[in-house]
Amino acid sequence: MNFDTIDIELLALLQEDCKKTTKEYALKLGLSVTAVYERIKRLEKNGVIQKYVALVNKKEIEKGFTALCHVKLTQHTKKYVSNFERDIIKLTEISECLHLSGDYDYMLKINVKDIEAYREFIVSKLTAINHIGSTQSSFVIAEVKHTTAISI
Amino acid sequence: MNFDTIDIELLALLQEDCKKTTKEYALKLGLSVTAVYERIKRLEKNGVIQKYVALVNKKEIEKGFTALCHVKLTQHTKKYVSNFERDIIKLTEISECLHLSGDYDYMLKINVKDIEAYREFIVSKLTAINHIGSTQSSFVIAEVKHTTAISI
DNA sequence: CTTGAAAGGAGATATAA
DNA sequence: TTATATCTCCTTTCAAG
Repeated sequence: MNFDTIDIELLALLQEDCKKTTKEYALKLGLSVTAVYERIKRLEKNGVIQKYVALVNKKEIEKGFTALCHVKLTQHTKKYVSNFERDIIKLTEISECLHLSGDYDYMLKINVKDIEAYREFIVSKLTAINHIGSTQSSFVIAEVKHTTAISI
Repeated sequence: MNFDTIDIELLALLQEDCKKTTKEYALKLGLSVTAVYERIKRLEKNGVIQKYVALVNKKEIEKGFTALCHVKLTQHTKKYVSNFERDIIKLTEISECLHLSGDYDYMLKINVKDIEAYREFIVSKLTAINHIGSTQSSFVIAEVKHTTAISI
């Protein structure tokens, strides 16, 4: 799909706040309501906009402690890899699992209440998964920048 | 703020799709429209819900290549740290910058078109920032799991 | 692309139970 | 606390320029 500068501006607005009225977007973009409406529908239809979600403040729901955990597998056969990935997806504490190039196989992002909860997670949930060779954790001291918006 | 099980269900629904009508949430939760409406407003007012955003498909906007980059600073004086963070925030390719415990000072997540664009970013933008001691990049081979929803 | 119109629906508040 | 009613505004579609 091709984007003109208005599409790009519109995507930036929607990534910042998707609950404004079409009228408000139209005003900011200098277009009519209908035009903006059609553009949004087009972006949705083409899969450029995947979904609309509420973002929740982690601290308010007692998930203010974030850790990154690098994981190496013992083997890299297809079976081991897919079993590991299947199990990881089920763990609700994990918001992100990236398969990486380089020294480590996977990087997990884990959201829990505090460091005790993290220890409990590692001991009773993560290391219960088969074929994990080693893990190495880092703790997030500060989120300097964290945005779901991707600028074109 | 305290949550009952309905709040928790509601937050899960809103984190999955925030564009449904209050009526639909009410139906799923077995409550009246007014009750759900009041709960949502309460969650917003208390800062539990931070914002509502559109999530964009990275591949569709030519930002399908994701890299993680560990950064060490040469020094850790307050001035160096805050200058570094100020500069990082300005770079639109960076969607995330975490200050970490452990071997590395920072982890950056970078979204660009492809590996050539990544090289260009590193050479001309990232290393242009002062007081960076070393960087080490890993490339994302697959996003096994990636969710903005945090389950309570 | 724009404007205007029209139907139906949802948001928001007030009121009753 | 819930449910109901009401009014206003928004969404969505259409037609015509």
